[in-house]
Amino acid sequence: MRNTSESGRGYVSCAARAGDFSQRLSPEERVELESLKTPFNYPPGRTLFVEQQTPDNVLFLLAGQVKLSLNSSAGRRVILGIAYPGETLGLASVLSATRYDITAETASPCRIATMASADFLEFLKRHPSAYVNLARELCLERARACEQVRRLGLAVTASAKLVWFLLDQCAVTRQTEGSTRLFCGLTHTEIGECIGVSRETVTRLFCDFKSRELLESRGAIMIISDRKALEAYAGIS
Amino acid sequence: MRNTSESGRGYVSCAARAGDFSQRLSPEERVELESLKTPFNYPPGRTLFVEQQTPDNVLFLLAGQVKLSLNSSAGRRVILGIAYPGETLGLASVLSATRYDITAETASPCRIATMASADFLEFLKRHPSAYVNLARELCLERARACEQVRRLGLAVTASAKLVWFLLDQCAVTRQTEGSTRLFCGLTHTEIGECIGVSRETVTRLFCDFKSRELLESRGAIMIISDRKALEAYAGIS
DNA sequence: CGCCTAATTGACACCTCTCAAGATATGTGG
DNA sequence: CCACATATCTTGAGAGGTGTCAATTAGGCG
Repeated sequence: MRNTSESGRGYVSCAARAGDFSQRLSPEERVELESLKTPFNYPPGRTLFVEQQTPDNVLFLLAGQVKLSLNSSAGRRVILGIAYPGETLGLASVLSATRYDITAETASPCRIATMASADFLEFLKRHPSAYVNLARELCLERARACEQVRRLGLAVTASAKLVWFLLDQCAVTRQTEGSTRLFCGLTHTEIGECIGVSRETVTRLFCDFKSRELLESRGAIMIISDRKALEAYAGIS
Repeated sequence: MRNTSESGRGYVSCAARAGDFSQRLSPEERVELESLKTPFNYPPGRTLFVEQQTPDNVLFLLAGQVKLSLNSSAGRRVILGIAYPGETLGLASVLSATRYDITAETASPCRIATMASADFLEFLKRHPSAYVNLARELCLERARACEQVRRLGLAVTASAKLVWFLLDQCAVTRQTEGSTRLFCGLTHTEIGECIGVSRETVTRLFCDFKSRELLESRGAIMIISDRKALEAYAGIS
């Protein structure tokens, strides 16, 4: 029932999660774009930027995964999603010249290229063809936020939220004929923050699913033998 | 603590909620853009498009207000927000050639101009300067979704969500020195759908706020005499 | 081996939903 | 002006889900 990735690529395709910003650029433009970038390596758990901070750079995620989250001053947190290689971080804030409205933190060892906001905007002005990539990235950010609203707002119970989350993860990883296997490198705490539920509830639900043989887990790898059954149990139609 | 509109306009400003798509276009381009539009009038409560539908047109909201929502097949609904004149509806879906991931419905008598997706994309290709407007609209859509995630995910209790919602509404309407007055044309049902809470809970909270003299209401007009007190009562720091 | 983080499990309180009934508005037609 | 219909708001009672607190276990790493 939810919005799934379309097979037909459009003018600006959001389907490619790992969209490179240098797509559809001429070789000369790519060289120029690269010359403005400065690559860095980051360890896991490194904060790249936080909410309310003024954006100075555009970040290009070359390798690794970045956790995108919203934080309240009360210490509560919601994970918006995970950014993958090819994505651009903080684009919307740089573009609209507003402060960051999200927090970004490396979830694994990352390689990230930074580009000064001014340089980026200048490049954009000189090469409007890059706007296509920009629009794609913005569409991706928008879709991610919408999807999160869906998870948080449309799912009634905690089990529905968790199942929804797991099935979304399936889309990222691969699935075979009979059973679906997915890799989830997040802790229960992080999963809880993804779906707006406490850590303990996540644990309880996983145990519940396992005891009902709806889910198997071997470390970070989970196997869903019967998606339909899992959906039905969570009350997702 | 939350992201507020910045005073300094950026390259692509999201601050102007009523951003017209013909901004920064040459007079000739505006004429061409207008020639592709067909304006219509709609009564309140009219569905413009629904999730999973394939987008054929870009919609320009000229007058009135449009309710943007996410719906589950179980009948549950979350209101993402309200679109105001100047906004473009369904832009991201047209651009990425994916099905609509939201539902749009007129909340008041509306005047809306439609433009065939193909015409829009063609115009965009011929006039890349329009991409600036496009990026602004996408930023707005993204920010709206993020804000909703914040409301649904970061606010713990129902009262926090409601107060948060009310204070957001204040940003849209005006506020005087001492007391804040806001106009809310939504029913309790709709407010509940905005913040992910049942209709009855909204009623109860309003009664509670009134009895504690944190809120006054005269029909659709509400007056908040002491914002700080209201925030404190809801547990927002 | 000891430390630390993460996961597990239980008990209990409480918030919110659901269901149900009634009150209050607003609009329509006679 | 009244009777009626519809929509919205109000209020109560009960049940269930989930958060919080707390104690215990498991697993990773120096």
